[in-house]
Amino acid sequence: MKKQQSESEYLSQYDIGKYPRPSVTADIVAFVIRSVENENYKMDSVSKLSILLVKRAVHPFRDCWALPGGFLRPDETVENCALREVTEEAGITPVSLMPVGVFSEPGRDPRGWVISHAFASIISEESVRQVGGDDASDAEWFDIRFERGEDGNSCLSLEYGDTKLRAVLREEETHFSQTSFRVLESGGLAFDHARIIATALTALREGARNYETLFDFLPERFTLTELQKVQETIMNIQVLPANFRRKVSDYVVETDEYTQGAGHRPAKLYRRK
Amino acid sequence: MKKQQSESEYLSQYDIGKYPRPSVTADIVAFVIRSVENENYKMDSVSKLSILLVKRAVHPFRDCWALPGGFLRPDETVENCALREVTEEAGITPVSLMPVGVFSEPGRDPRGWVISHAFASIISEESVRQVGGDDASDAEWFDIRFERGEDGNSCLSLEYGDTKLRAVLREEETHFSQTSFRVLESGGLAFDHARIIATALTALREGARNYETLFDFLPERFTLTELQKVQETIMNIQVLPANFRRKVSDYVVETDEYTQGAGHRPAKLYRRK
DNA sequence: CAAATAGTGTCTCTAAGACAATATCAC
DNA sequence: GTGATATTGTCTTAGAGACACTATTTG
Repeated sequence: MKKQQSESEYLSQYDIGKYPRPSVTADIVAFVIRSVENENYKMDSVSKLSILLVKRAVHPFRDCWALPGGFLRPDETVENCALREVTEEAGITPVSLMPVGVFSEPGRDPRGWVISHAFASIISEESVRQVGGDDASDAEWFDIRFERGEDGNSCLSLEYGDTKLRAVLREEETHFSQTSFRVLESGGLAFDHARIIATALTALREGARNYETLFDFLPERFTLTELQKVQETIMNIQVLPANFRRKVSDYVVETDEYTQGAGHRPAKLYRRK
Repeated sequence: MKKQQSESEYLSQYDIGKYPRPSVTADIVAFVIRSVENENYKMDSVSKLSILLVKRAVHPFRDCWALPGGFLRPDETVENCALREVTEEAGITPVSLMPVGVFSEPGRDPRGWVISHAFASIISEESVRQVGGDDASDAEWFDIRFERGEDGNSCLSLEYGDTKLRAVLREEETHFSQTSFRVLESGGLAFDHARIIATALTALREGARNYETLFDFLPERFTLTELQKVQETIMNIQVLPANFRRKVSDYVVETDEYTQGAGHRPAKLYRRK
């Protein structure tokens, strides 16, 4: 009869390499809302939702655009890995991450067995402005649009200057209201990143309904109209200011500061509750 | 100057092993609702929420109870791996899986670098009954309770016969209404499985609010009272039947069948819409 | 004052919660 | 009939959406 091993004996002989292991990555969909200045000094600016994409310099998918991301290291969590990667690529450390999903389909990466952990991060416009022109990098902010077409497919449009990417996806209902997408045309995006972006934007929109994903787009103090415009930009809807103010009042605290010099009545500044 | 490689050349020389790789597992919190028969033939039975735990036969955490799970294989997704493992352990293939989270803290597994993908699965009582006494296995269904105490900590109680496990956790708020828990006492549960169970139950309860996670506990045809009792059991609340029926009516379709021989008025059977 | 945004008041309609009342079976 | 659950109706209240109206700034 075999002698019983102690735990330390067992662990010292344990070979964790006896099972095959995948490479593990974290990929980040970093969102920002940028305002486009208006010609009329009185009128408010228009806002656009953008995400960060990186042009791949190496195979596979060389010269395609991809999400920032990288391989997990042994001393970090997947969340830490995502933060590290977005800091390296964008020069900005986001305050928070939202898990989007795990993408582990065999064959999703031509290099081999790679499973990706996708996160959405929200970055305020002011922090992007501070970093400004990191021209050495080939990371760029793409305006993003995502709409369901009349044929039941959804179209994901990404635009930066003259570069236009256009992916087509099919929404597939899964259990538990997790919306999942299948890529029909990836439109110049690397790997399954069109699918990841669509999933991340869906999660962002879901979180915008209850105001959760709005505040990180703005500085600490903001006006209610700014907050409303964030929600409208993300969800691609219009709401009446009076109703928005009433509903959001539970989530904000007013300060005693006001905006200045806007050409119209000053607005009270609020903080998140 | 170095010659440009073609993609196939690049991939053939690519060594995916140059970065360290973790072991990857899927762990499953399999929920079932079991009814305890009543002495009075007229009165409805009481229901209890249970999860499947496996007694570990090997180090580490030998003789502790753990979630069913296992290592990811190269030809499957993490969802497939979870389905395969729960089928092996419980003899039941659940109809659906709900992603709960990724647990990748360094040091969470004494054997080495292991990151776990946790899923919740919902199993109907009838399919458990069909499998019945798989006595050879050391997998058992534990009644589960999870309540916030007066000191702000939450107590997770698991009970099977005379075996009682009792873990204490602290709820830590994170961004985006993702509730996260820290384990204060793991109460005989292996690894960080107390944390995973608490997270899974929180997700199950959240899904029970909008009826998403209710139907899989029941057979295809069910009464509205049965459905109501599922919600009450999961969320640990009481609701008025009239209001429950009104709200849930959007999610169900009535059939032309009725219950029989219950000692009181028969109930119409419904299907999920 | 004109233009533009900031902010308030209120009307209507819907949905949720509470609760009363009726229906129907097995015994 | 009795005891249990099934099912319907309605009262009240809270909240969402629509919209009219007032307030305040810069040029």
